[in-house]
Amino acid sequence: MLVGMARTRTRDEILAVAAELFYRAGFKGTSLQDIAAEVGCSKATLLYHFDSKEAILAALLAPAARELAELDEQLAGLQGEAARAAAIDGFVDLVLRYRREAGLIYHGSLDVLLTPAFDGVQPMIENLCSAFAARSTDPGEQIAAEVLLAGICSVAIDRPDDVTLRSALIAVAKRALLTPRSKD
Amino acid sequence: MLVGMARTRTRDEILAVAAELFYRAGFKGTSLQDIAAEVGCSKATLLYHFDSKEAILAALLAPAARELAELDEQLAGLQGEAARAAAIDGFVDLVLRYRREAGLIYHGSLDVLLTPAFDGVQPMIENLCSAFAARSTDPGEQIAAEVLLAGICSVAIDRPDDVTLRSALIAVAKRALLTPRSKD
DNA sequence: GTCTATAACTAGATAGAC
DNA sequence: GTCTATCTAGTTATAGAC
Repeated sequence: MLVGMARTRTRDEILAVAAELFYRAGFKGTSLQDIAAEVGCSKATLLYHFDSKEAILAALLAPAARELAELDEQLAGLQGEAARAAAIDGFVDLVLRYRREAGLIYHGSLDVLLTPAFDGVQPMIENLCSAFAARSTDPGEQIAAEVLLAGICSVAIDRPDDVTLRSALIAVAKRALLTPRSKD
Repeated sequence: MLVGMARTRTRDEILAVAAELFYRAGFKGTSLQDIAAEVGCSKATLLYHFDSKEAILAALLAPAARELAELDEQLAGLQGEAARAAAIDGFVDLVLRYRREAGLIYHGSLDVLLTPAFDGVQPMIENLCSAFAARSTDPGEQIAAEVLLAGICSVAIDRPDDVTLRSALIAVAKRALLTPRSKD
């Protein structure tokens, strides 16, 4: 088995190095030479494993995009506060599992969003935003949702402490979004 | 007067176009040719008005950095909740006045932060973060501060509605940060 | 103050040896 | 599967005419 699908260690290391460099310097700000130097191989080797520089980015983002799609599907059936609560928990988990990828989207330049691997990601983010806003059409709610969505993405990186970070992110999101209207 | 300091209209237009393109495509993702084409001049003209591409970025960010420094100084004398409240109001105002510049910092790649115009900006942001956290050393408070700081920057762009946006940003920040402990 | 032309360099990608 | 060498096109920046 695995014939024709064999994952070489080199290929995996290219992806790991590229993830780090794309995050730190941006996609356009990272050259194939930079990646090759860090991996310890030649540019030609990179292009043996991947069709192009963009293909490296696409392969890098694919798993995160796939899981985002799964979350999005789960949220599609939920309404109001149920959608919001599930979105917060699910998104924080997702971002903590794909920190560099999340950073690439929100911290990286917009060119990253134009890559083929990101076809259909923009609408998924909008759906997520809708869930964060508990399906409300109030501008204040929608702006709050965007602030939290972007803020969570930006902060999740360079913070090693997973347990504290996870609960703190969920806490601030719920404080900001779950307004105390239970007394109404 | 103004001899030797005359600001040409061309120079100003270069800055305006560069601000837009650097934000949309990133600093590394924007070439001098892109800027020249949009301005309607040659690359050489750009480099007559500015020493280098980096100098364009530096000139672009200077006013925002100067105002950030002013805000930072005002906050330096404040403690606790007073620092927090002043930081939220001041920062939202600042970001709304310098939308593209704020987007460049938080949405652009990290390389932007290494430009000479940004010497000393990182510590100012940390001070701002400290004020957002009401000088608390609690990790939860600090994480919340970072989330709001980054979220506000990310959201401020592409939203034309200033009045609604301003009050909504301040509202979500206060909801997330000013925890209802006034009853303690 | 703006231009054309070009220098000096780096980018992504290909060819072909091993 | 990895390499060196190379190609083409793009980059920043300079030189010098107007």
